[in-house]
Amino acid sequence: MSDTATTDVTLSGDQLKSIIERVEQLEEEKAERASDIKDVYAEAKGNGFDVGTIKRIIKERKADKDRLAEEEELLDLYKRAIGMA
Amino acid sequence: MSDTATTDVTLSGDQLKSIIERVEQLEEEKAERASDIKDVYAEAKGNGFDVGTIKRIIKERKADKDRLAEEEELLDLYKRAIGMA
Amino acid sequence: MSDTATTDVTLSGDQLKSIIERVEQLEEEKAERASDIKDVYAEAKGNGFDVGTIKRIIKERKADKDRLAEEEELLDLYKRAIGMA
Amino acid sequence: MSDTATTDVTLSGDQLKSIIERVEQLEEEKAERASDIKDVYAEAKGNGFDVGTIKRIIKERKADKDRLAEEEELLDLYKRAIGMA
DNA sequence: CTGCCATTTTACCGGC
DNA sequence: GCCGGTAAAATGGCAG
Repeated sequence: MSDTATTDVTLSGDQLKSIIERVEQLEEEKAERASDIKDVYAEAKGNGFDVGTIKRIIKERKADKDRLAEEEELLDLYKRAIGMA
Repeated sequence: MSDTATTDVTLSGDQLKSIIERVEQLEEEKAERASDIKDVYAEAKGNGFDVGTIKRIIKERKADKDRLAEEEELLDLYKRAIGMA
Repeated sequence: MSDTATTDVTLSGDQLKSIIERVEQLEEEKAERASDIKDVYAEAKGNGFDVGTIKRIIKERKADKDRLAEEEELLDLYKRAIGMA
Repeated sequence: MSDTATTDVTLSGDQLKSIIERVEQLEEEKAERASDIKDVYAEAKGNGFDVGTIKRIIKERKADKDRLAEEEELLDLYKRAIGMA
């Protein structure tokens, strides 16, 4: 029993380590992207653009994209419902 | 006057388009990472780990790392201040 | 000298106490208003209103009309520049 | 159909107007308090106080108060749990 | 005007 | 699956 328990713990430790490292790696990459975005905005500002306005545009474009995706999904649902898959 | 304005807008338009596309690309990559992180946590949970605890560990590790980085920075500052650059 | 110092400290202490109490009182009142606002929104939601939309309306109303018009104009300009008309 | 729709919209319009006006009124009062706080700090600064330090004190006092309230709440919970209501 | 801090908004996670 | 609260991120305002 103690063997099994020890083995389990060891395996779990490896798994846990893997989980933590993968998450940390991904968070780092995520943070890099956030930093890059900041840089782009800084450059935009340096070129005389109004960053607030650009952010509003991007937000609107995202909303449009989301809305379209949603409509596509609904369309697919309808198609499948009438055997148009 | 209208010529100048039009030209400005066109040039700005290219730049603006570039800015927007770069940001959108980066935000997409950022969102992918966030999604991947979610997946890792879901897998961890599926393997019987407590996600809340893992998050706490990662947060602490990050805090430690940040603190160390801060101390390093301060040390460098002091070194430079006394010509130990 | 110690008398003078002591007196000064005492006076400052009274002043300081007054400052702190006034700020704390004001912050409490401020927090009450924030809480009341939350309540109104909760009621609105309970009556089927979309809180996000109401917030957008209030934000627009709050914005200085001239400045809002200016921003709209700039937004349109940017949109036209990238063909998002 | 159009009658019903119109009536619904009218009623909702009244409700919506009420919601918006109440929120706007509360936000105005909230902003007044914020402004008053700024004034107190300005006065404090004019009297030679260090505003940053005062803010730290107030923040700590608030943290203490919150902690105590939390403990009180927990105590009440325990009391109720054993019929000491 | 830049960095910092408060507020607001948004995303996440557990409960029903 | 929605809804409530909670934690992270984005935004805005302010002092220095």
